[in-house]
Parts: sequence; C-alpha cells; structure tokens
Amino acid sequence: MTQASWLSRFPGLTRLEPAAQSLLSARSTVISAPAGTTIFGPGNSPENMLFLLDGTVRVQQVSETGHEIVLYRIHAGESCVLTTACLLAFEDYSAEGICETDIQAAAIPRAVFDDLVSQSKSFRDFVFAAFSKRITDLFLMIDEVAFQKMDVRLADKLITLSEGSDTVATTHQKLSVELGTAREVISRQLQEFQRRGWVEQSRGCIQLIHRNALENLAGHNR
Amino acid sequence: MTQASWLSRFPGLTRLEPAAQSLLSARSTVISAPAGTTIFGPGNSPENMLFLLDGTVRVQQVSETGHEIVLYRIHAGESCVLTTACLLAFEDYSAEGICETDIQAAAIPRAVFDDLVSQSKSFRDFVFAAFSKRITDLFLMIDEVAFQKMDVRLADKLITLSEGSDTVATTHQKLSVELGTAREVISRQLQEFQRRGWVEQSRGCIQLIHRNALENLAGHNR
DNA sequence: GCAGCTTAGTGACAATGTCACCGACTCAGC
DNA sequence: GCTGAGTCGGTGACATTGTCACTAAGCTGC
Repeated sequence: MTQASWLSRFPGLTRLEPAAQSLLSARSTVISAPAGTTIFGPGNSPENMLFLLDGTVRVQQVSETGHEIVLYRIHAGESCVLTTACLLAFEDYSAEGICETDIQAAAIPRAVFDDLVSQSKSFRDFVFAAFSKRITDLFLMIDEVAFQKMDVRLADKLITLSEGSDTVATTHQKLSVELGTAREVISRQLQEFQRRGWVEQSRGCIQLIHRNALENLAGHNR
Repeated sequence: MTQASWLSRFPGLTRLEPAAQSLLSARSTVISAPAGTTIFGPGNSPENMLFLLDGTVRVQQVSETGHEIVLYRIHAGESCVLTTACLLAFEDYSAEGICETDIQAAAIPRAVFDDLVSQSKSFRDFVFAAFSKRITDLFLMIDEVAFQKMDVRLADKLITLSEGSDTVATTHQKLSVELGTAREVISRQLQEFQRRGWVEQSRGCIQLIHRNALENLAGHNR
C-alpha cells in the first residue's frame, strides 16, 4: 500500500482539505503488528497516534481486584487517536490495547497531530466526533453494566461477536471478560439458552440456533 | 464580575497566549442560573460551551429501565466544554446536567471555541486534557460499578460528599442514584455502618462518627 | 498412553437487586 | 390545632448475580 492511499479508507477524512491530506500522507508511517501484540498498556505508552487501517484492537482494563473487562474495540477505519491522547496525558491509566488480528495502522507523530488540529477544521471535526462518540459510548456502557440483566447483555454480546455468522468461536472465560462478570455466570446463562434451544455448545465454540430469539432478548427488535 | 477577570479562575488557562485570552474574554458572556436548573438534557442542547465559574453541576443519566446514576460532577474552575461538545455532536444522548447550587459560568459560542482550538496550543492542551481526564475517569467508574463491593463504594461516596465536614445532608434515595443502586441497598448498608458505630442517621442527614473507619474501608489509606 | 493444561459443570453460599408493603415524619392548606 | 398528600426510611421474601471450592472432560506435547 502506498502511503498516499490509506486516507481513502477513512470516511471521516475524505472531506479533509487538500493541504491537510498532503500533510497527513507525507508525515505518516504505515506500520504492522501481528495478532496478540499489546499496542499500548501500563508502562507502554506509544510515541505515535494511530489510524487503524486493517484489523481490530481490543481495549480492556484490569482492575485492582484482578477482574478484567473489555471497554471497546477499535475497528479498521477508526482512529485510536483519542485513546493514545488519553494515555499520553494521564500516565496512571490502567487500560491496555491488544491486537485481536494482524493489524495495519498509519502512525502520525504528536506534533503532526497538533498541526492538523490547528490547521484543518475537518480534522478537528473528525477528532472531536471521535471523542464524543467514545464518551457517549462509555455512558451507554456504564448504564448497561449498572442496570442491564446478564441474560440480555450476553445475548447482545453473542449477536455482536457473531458478526452475522451463526457461530461464535470463544470460551466462557473470554465472554466473562467481555461482560465483566464471572465465568460461572456465563456458563449458567449459556446452559439456559441451550435448554431453550437457542444455542448449541461445543468446546470453544457456540452455535447460534435461534438468532431471532437472542436478538429479541437483547432488544434488537426495538 | 468583569468579563476580563474570570480567566484567572482557571488554572489550566493561565498560560494561555495573550491573543487567546483577549479573544476568550471579548467573546464570552457570563451567565447565571439558580440551583435546580437543567443546563442540558434530552431535548435541550445548549447553544454555547460553558466554563463553570461558581457552583457545581451534576451530570446524570436516566436509563431506559428507569434507573438513574450520577456520572460525574463539574466543579467551579472546570469546563463543561466536552460534555457540550458531545451533546452537540450526538443528539441521541441520555445524560442531563443539573445545577446543584446557584452557578455562574462563562459562555462562548461554538465558532469562538473552534477559533481558539485552531489558534492556541495552550487552549488545545486544555481541551484535550479535559477530554482525557473525563475518559480515564469514566474508565475508573466502569471498573467501580462492575467490580467494587457496595459497602466500599458507599463509604467512598460518603467521604467524598462530606467534603471534610462530619455530616452529609442527603437521603437514602439520593445516595442510591449516586451509586446506581436501589434505595433498600443503601438503607441496609447504612444500618450496618450504624451498627458498627461508624455513622448516626437522622431523617435526611448522616453523621460521620468514625471517618477513619469509612476511609479505611474505601481504601483511602492506600 | 500419560502429564499437564484448558475448558466447562456443579453445589453451597454471600452479596445485591426487586417487589410489596408498612409506618413515621413533614408540610401546606384549612 | 387537624388533615391529607408526599417524602423518607424499614422490613421480609424472593430472584439474580458473584464467589469459592471442587470435579470432570477434552486437548496437546511428550
């Protein structure tokens, strides 16, 4: 991939002024990392800000109590700028970013980011929109963690993770981290779903038999 | 108060370039609102972005299920810019901002905000620091809601709300909204604290007898 | 095959959330 | 004063979720 081409993958950047596009292209470096890489984490602040071109990055947090929870994912076409900015500003963060797949990303130095924010109204809008989306998403997540029933949250997560497929390749343990709960709770809920004939389970894999029932429980019909 | 003077109340803005300070002073309007006013909320987006000069604003959320939870507070000397920005960008928010006291705030139009971000590196740093702080605080809140025991959270909240005083004037109902739980849970926990001799209760008021014990439970000793 | 690891199942119990209901206090209006 | 409505807090029964200790089954490398 040429460095000039990656911009087109970001819907939010297509309306960028030509000057800003040039700057972004000229000063960015395309980097790769294999699945499993920790992009950022405690004691591992990145130098650059990233625009994710390919793959997904999972952002999760480890509590003082040893519990883990997945906060959100960054998908191809989204920027990681805000997380990076947060981590640079506040060193006492506890979140980490882990590549779920092999990834490619465009990296820009902090100084270039600053220039772009200064020069380009479109870029500012892109950045603030990303921040806003992240904050409103976190609001929704707090609401979900605090008030939603586990069966609803699990059904929703299964639908999301399936990405349209009828199988989800994951373990009860991983699902419990997704939802910030205990493995036993996931096992019990999946047993109940299986008893109702909504899913079939095998080691490390869940078959969605009645997707509609799960969507209905998750409130996707509203 | 003259319009030129309010800047000095913001530690984060003191290093602002003179040109930016002039712009901010010239284009801002100082406004007031009485306690109880809803500054922003569903169907009530503000036109301007606010810098809070006096008082506190409580930001809370009402869930689809009817549950409420307090997300954070904005204190005098902090900006509300990011919340406002979020609300302008995403109309489908569910959070609302309520004045807990009479407030004074400096309001700036969105266009001026945009100019300042463009022109002033210091202002950019101020805004991004505020965004970063908010996001990392939300991370911590998710962790707390998902994994902390109720007694620890309640002890911590009592200490915070007391602001150094030995009484907290609030109801069980309000405390349950602070923590996103049910009133009955608060009542039970406070009874347990009372049984241990840590607090005394009267209608609408809680006396902190053994602040140290509460701080210890809340982990303030670490 | 076997050892060691991962994955999943189970039962007992604790903590928290939900529901229905009660009684006490407060305050405005008479 | 009295009264009625609203607020505040207490209580018990029960459901859901979290915790812990333990077991068994499947997988992998030797």
